[in-house]
Amino acid sequence: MATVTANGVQQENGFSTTNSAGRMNGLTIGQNTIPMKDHDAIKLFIGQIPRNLEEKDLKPLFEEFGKIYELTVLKDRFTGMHKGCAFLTYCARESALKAQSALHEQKTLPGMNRPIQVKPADSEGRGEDRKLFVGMLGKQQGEDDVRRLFETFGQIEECTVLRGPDGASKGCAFVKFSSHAEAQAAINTLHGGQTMPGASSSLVVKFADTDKERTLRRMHQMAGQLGIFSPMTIQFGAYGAYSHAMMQQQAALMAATQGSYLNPMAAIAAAQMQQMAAFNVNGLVATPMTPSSGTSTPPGISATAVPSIATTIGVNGFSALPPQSNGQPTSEPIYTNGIHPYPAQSPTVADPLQQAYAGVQHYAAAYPAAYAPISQAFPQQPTIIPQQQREGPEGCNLFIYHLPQEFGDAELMQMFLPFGNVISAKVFVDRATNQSKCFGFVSFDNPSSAQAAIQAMNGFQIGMKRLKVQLKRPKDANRPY
DNA sequence: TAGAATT
Repeated sequence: MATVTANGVQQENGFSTTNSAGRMNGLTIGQNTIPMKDHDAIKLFIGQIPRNLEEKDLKPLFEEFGKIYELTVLKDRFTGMHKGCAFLTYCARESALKAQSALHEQKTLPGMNRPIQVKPADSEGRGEDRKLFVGMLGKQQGEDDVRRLFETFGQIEECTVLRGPDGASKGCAFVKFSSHAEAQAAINTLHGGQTMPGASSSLVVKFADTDKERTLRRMHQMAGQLGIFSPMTIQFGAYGAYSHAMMQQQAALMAATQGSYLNPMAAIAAAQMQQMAAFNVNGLVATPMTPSSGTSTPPGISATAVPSIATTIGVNGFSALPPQSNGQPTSEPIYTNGIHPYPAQSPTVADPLQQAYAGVQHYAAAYPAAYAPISQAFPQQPTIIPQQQREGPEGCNLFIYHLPQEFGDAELMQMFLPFGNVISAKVFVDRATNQSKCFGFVSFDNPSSAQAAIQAMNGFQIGMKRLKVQLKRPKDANRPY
């Protein structure tokens, strides 16, 4: 990808430079100087940036330490929302080192309650194989105490005690050593050893979660908060990219819907549904999935289509997202990496989206009470009129068993819509009691939709039950003659 | 007992 650099010149990959500290960093062609960076330049991660500061606002702060090669504020790929952090590459390696020592944890930007972070980006160095999670600390133990405990094992690069909003310790910390061996040595000696005053069991010292584990942990947390047992976890666990995006959006959505709900859980739930609904209307989710859909290219979210998330009424009746303050693509070409806030959706992410959508739709449909909108901003879904059961062609008709008791035709229909054109969805009802028999039939207009639905939904857990989704037996299947 | 964020 081309990079828009400090002078706004499109620079294709392939330039080489022999720059070293002390030389002018730039390739001069006529009047233009194309910024060049040292071959050993360091990409810095900048954290704790107020969300109202854009590249142009941050530039002066960092320019003090040298010529900037590239500065990119991180934005949410779906909403364009400022993530509160950035990547910064100086032309000269030396500038990065200077900026790091002058700024890292040294000052706090307006509105933030933690100091700015300036350190090499994850992509620059080794992974997290030298970072420890320390649990079962005493609530009175601060960073200094933790440092003292660990300093004999090596050089500590970072030590942070986790605290709640009130500043009280959460009884755990992260300790980063300069090497994996040092971290391992600390584990060997300290884990399971002493029990800290006030702690319920002995000290826990282990390697911090990997990104994957962290995502999973967050999923579990979120699921717990929503009172969901496993559907979200199962569906989203494998799709970190999407779940991550969704969680990031929660904060914004919560803010956007502030005051509209009697309880925050409903707000989160409805916000998620809105996201899902929005994706649906943009044609992403309704794309028929085939067993090979992982490599197919569904209609992407285009740069122009996605902002309509903010203004489109969901097809399933959920109202539009409130307008977002920074929901528009940046028009600032300088000091960005040229990545549009709404990049075309890649096929690798689109497929998870489809499945994730199914999960949330499904869950929300299964537990309408939990997702019932409270404010007028989120009107009830329109009632789908019960329909006659219709058979699709052979291979297009599914038998679904272990449906939640409260599932009706409409919910069944909604659950399977993401996989294609549902021509019929019927839950069987006991005539005497008018209660669902917890099974039903769904028919698509083509077999690949049916297969996709089986693949995604068979075994899907709701509460204590797992859905059984299989092709409906042909009428004469168990008649030998 | 899992951060505030990592293209």
